[in-house]
This record gives sequence, structure tokens and C-alpha cells, in this order.
Amino acid sequence: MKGARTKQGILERAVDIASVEGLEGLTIGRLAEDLQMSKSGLFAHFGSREELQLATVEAARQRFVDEMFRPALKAPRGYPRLLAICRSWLDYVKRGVFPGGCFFAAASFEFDGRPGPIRDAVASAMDIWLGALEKAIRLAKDEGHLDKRIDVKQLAFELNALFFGANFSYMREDKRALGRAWKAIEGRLEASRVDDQAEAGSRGSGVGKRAAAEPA
Amino acid sequence: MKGARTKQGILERAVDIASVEGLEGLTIGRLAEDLQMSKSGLFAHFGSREELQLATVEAARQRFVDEMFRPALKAPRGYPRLLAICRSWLDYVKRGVFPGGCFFAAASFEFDGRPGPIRDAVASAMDIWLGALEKAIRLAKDEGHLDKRIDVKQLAFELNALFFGANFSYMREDKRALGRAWKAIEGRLEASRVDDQAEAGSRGSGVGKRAAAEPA
DNA sequence: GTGGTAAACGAACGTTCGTGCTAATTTCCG
DNA sequence: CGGAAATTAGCACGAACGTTCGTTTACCAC
Repeated sequence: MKGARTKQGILERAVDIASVEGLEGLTIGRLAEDLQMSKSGLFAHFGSREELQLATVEAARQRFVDEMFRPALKAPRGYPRLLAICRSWLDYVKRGVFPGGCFFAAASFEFDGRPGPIRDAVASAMDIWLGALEKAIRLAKDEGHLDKRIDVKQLAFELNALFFGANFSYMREDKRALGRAWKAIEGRLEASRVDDQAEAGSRGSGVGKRAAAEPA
Repeated sequence: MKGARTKQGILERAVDIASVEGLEGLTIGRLAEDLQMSKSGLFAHFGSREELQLATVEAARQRFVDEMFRPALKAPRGYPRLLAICRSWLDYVKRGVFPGGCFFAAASFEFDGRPGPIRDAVASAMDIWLGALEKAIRLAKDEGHLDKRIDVKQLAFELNALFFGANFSYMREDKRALGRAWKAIEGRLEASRVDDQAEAGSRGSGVGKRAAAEPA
């Protein structure tokens, strides 16, 4: 049972390295040296490099769910939860959950043109995440918080794109990156929101009726 | 002078390979074999692998400008040109200008956490492109086509994010990817547009006043 | 045609890659 | 405590990596 803990430790480090150097840059020798153990000893846990890479993808998915997604589920379902997910996403890159930025953004672009098990694993993880995002949007519609006419997949596409853009800009030391992303996200969501008559008040008309809140 | 032509041919192939395998996956042996020439003969043109990578980035930038950006400049300045640039971007990934999808999206994510000359070169190319995009937006404002209140950098950020998202989805064989991206882009631009009283007509109100045109 | 320069080649360098084996060590259970 | 099982280490391998070297080929001016 000791092996399981060691394996977990290996994978945590593997995820960190892969998020910076890429999954192809993740090398057994480098990883072993980093953990101060022998190549062969480490190797024995996986049997092949590809298996190590696949396990790394899965470990990254776990971390993503634990650090970014699950906490957002505490928010009440519907619009608040959808907003919480978006906020949590930006927070997750800000906190540096992966030292090299969003693991899956990087991995997706790294393997997009290369068929094989790793590409499939990354794609599957992204499918799960996008599915969860779509579900959150659908719930917000069902709760009557979002306009019934909005296209769920379309909105998920746009939000996901903004996440990628946020990660890109943030990694380029653009201090305004997350602020911009948050503004865009909020604007997009507010525009799809069903008018809440209770707080009708005087919303601005025209370009955008945007709140001014800043991300965490 | 023969060497210059050879070098150009090498770089064209190098760009193709790097767009699929990544700049780190671009290997001298592989490239030489692909071109049916000796490693040493090829190597002599660059002096080091890093120099080859840097030259590859520059060659990719050239191709990007030639195939995607310059053609869009034929459109009249202002809103039409901005729209033409966006359309051209989507078309450029659809046409497979780079076999592995947008070279710079991939390279940006590959090197975002790794300081060094290559990261700098990629970042510089992205800066030039984003600068050009911002300029197009600013021109559209100056021409009175876009609302004067819009934030140029904010809009550029959002468009760029949508391009990345489009590339991501398109590379995943999502047939609707470019359609969605186009819809989002057009919606975002229409919302920032100054109302053209001449063609007032009956635009839909509410969520979005979106035209239904499909991308090329 | 001949001489000189530029371009491409082939072989080899030292490293590092992933991957087998086998031996030593540690851990766990009765 | 002792022995079986799981875990780690040591070592060797073939291949590929970037790079250097000396040599040969191709081309162009005179």
C-alpha cells in the first residue's frame, strides 16, 4: 500500500511539470531526478511512458475538479452557480493551481493535431468539463434565470473561449487579463439574463448593462 | 544564392511540422529525413536548434500575415475591414493554412510558462498581431462605425479569445465550431456598432440583434 | 577549363531518451 | 519474528537527440 502513496506523489509532481513543459516534455529521467528516485523504480509504477502520461492527465483532471469545479457547486443552483463557476475558473488560474497555467488548455493545443490515446484522454476530460458547464447553463435556464431562447452550447462555447483567452493573457503577465475576462463574462451573462423585475431600477440601455464587480 | 531557396524550403516544412508537433517536437533529424537531406547539411543553415526554432517562428509569422491578415486589408477601413479580419481569421483555420491549427495559439500555450528567446519571439509575434487587431478596432471607432465608448483593448481581448476558442473546437472536429465563433463575433461587434440610421428597418430587440450570415 | 567559394554530406561525438532485466531492500501479514 | 510480496535500485541496451568535424559535391567568376 506504500506504492499507492508514492504513485500519488509522483503524479502530483508530474502534473506540475507537464503543465509547464507540456506532456511531451514530461520525461521519466527528469521526473525521477526531481523526486530523487531511480528511473527504473519510478518506471515500474507505470510500465510505459504513455501510461505515465495518461495517469498524469487523469491526476490533473482530479486536481481541476477538486480545486476549481467542486467548490463552485456550493453556490445555489441556477444563475448564481453559473457565475460562481466562472469566477472559480478565473480564480483557479490566478491561484496557480497548475504552475504552467491551465493544464487542459495547454494539453488541448499540444495534442490537437495528433491522434492517439493521449489526445483522446485530454479530449475526454474537456468533454466532461464542457458537459458540466453546459449543465450549469441549462440549470440556470430551467430555474428561469436565463432567457429560454439562449443556445446552451453556444454560450458554453463562448465562456470556454473567454477562459482560454484569460489564461493566455494572464500567462503573458497582463495584469488586466482577469479583469477583462470577468468583464466579458459578466457582460455576456447579464445579456442572457431574464430581467429580474424585483430589482428593476434603472439599468443602462444600449451597449451593455454591466455590473462593475471585480473578480476575486 | 542557392542556399536561400533551400533555407526557405526547410522553413516551410519546419512550420508545418511545428504546427502539428509543437516547436519542441520539431527535431533536426526528423526535419532532415522529411526533406531527404542530411542532418548536418540542414544544421549548417542555422547553427543551432534554437536558431532554427526562432527562424521557424518568423516564417510562421510571414505565412500568417500573407494568408490571413493582408488579404483582409483590401476591405474598406472601419467596420467592414474589422469584420473582414475576423472572417479571414476563421477562414484561415478552415483552409488549414497550418496543418496543426493556428500556429501561434499552439506556440503561445506551449511556451507560456517557459522564459527564453523562443517564448519572447512568440510573444512578440502575438503582440504585433494584437496590435494590428486593436488598430483595426480603433479605425472603426474613428470612422464612426463603432460606439466611441467601447474599450479597444477589451474588444481585442474578446475577439482574440473567440479565435482561440474557434481553433480549439475546430480542431476537435466540431463541425459547428466556426459557425458558433462567427455568431459570437458578429453578435459582439453588432452590439458595439453605432446604429446606422440609413438602414434602420426592424432589428430584433432583446438578447441580440444578430444578422444570420454564415462564415465563408 | 580552372580556381575558389558555398552548400551538402557522412561519420562520429557525448547525452538523454524509453525500456528491459536482475538484485537488493522495504513493507506487510500471520 | 520470519517469510512472502511489493517496491525500489542498479545496470545495460538500442535509438534518437544536438552538435562538430573533415570531406566531397555543386556552382560561378575569370
